[in-house]
Amino acid sequence: MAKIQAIRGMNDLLPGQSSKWQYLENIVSDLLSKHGYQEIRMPIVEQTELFKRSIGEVTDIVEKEMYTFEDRNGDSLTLRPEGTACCVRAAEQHGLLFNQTQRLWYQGPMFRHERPQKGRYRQFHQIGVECFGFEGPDIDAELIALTDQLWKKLGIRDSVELQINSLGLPEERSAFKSALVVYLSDFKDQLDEDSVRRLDTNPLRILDSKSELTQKILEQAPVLTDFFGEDSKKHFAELTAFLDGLGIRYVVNPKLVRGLDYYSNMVFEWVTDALGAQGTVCAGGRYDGLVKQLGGKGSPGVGFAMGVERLVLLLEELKVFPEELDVVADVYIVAAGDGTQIKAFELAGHLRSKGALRVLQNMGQGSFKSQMKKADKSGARYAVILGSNEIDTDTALVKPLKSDEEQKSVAQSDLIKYIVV
RNA sequence: GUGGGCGUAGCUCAGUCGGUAGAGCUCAGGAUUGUGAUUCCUGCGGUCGAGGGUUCGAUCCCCUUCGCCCACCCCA
Repeated sequence: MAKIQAIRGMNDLLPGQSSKWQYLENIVSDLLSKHGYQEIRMPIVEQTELFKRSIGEVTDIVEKEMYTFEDRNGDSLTLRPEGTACCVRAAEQHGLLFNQTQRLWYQGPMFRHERPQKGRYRQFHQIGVECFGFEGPDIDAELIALTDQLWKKLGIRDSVELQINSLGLPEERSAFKSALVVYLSDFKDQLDEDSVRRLDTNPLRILDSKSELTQKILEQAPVLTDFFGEDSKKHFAELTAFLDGLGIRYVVNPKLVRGLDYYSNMVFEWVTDALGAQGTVCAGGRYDGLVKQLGGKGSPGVGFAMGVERLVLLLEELKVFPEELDVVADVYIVAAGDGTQIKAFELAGHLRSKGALRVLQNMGQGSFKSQMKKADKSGARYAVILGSNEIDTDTALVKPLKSDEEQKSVAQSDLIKYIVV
């Protein structure tokens, strides 16, 4: 009988890994709360229509990557491929966007049916941040500055690069799109295969093409910024002024095009070359039209999402995780001899509640030697040893496991004082 | 969806020019009485991914299939 395995591209997170995730998540949530952002939690499943209307009908995500299925009543449901649309839906549904501002964040699994590879999975996890009701570029700057801070706290700032671009307003962009298609259609027989396909599906992505010939043809192509109105130009100029003023280095990448339809004006990406093909570790942008598009009264929005798997991969690659992450206990209690276990339970409880220590208590008895081995392997700094001698005298032996200090007999009542220093 | 690489003990891998397999780590026990991480000894542990074919005989050769990994595409 074949063993049942996890679904391809959907990974279990084992103990050695979960501690790393928690480390990252704690730093992120702490930073966000210091900026006054509030957590929001949405369902994992939404009506399929939500994603069709937000991400765009002809994007790869909607066309071939969604986990879509029929509910028992015939409704078409989809496992969320991204969080922004869900967040907008939830905020709008509960009136959070009516004449007010919001700074929100969320965290959780997303699903896309792609071929798995390094840094790309079918169930992956994002930490997303979305702001509503702010029109100006100052909030864009706040978001970018926040991520900049995060990289510094994690110790990876030197390994990521900020790229920014402006896509203009939807109408400006679609005017450019038409002009681009007209221009490129004359070279149709010279373009690479993917670009020809994109001519129909997603012309902006052609700017991204890896084909040299295509890039050469693009040199004479219309330029997006020429289609911008005053407001778009101003917004982007003010944003770069903020970044300059804050001393945040960036590269303006005119080829930077995000894959989702709803972006307008500013888009940005944090990229690294340390992860192979999947170098984008955090990305986002402004989506002023999305709320209205999904049926709301309308509210400007900006946000970004980080890929948790990719970040953890990067932190591992750069070896910036603290070493002691896998140490699960401060103290290991060794109890040898008849009648010592009850005392061990009591002492363990005492050390946990009054000493705020992480305490592992030996289970299953075993020889003194094997208990000491387990104490060592736990990574605990101290072994607290209880034998019949100690029980008789209300003491315990405290043996340091991480240093050469002598072990010491300590009164049970003085244990915390002795260990917590 | 398209390429390429790989599947041998729980983990990391070696190996057999075809005669049903080995090391290190892990785990358990021991090197005298209640002391770990070093060292030494012993032990536990494998339908050699699955199915079929060739052969006296296949883990090794051939075919199929499944799984994993990397890349394209796309994206966090």
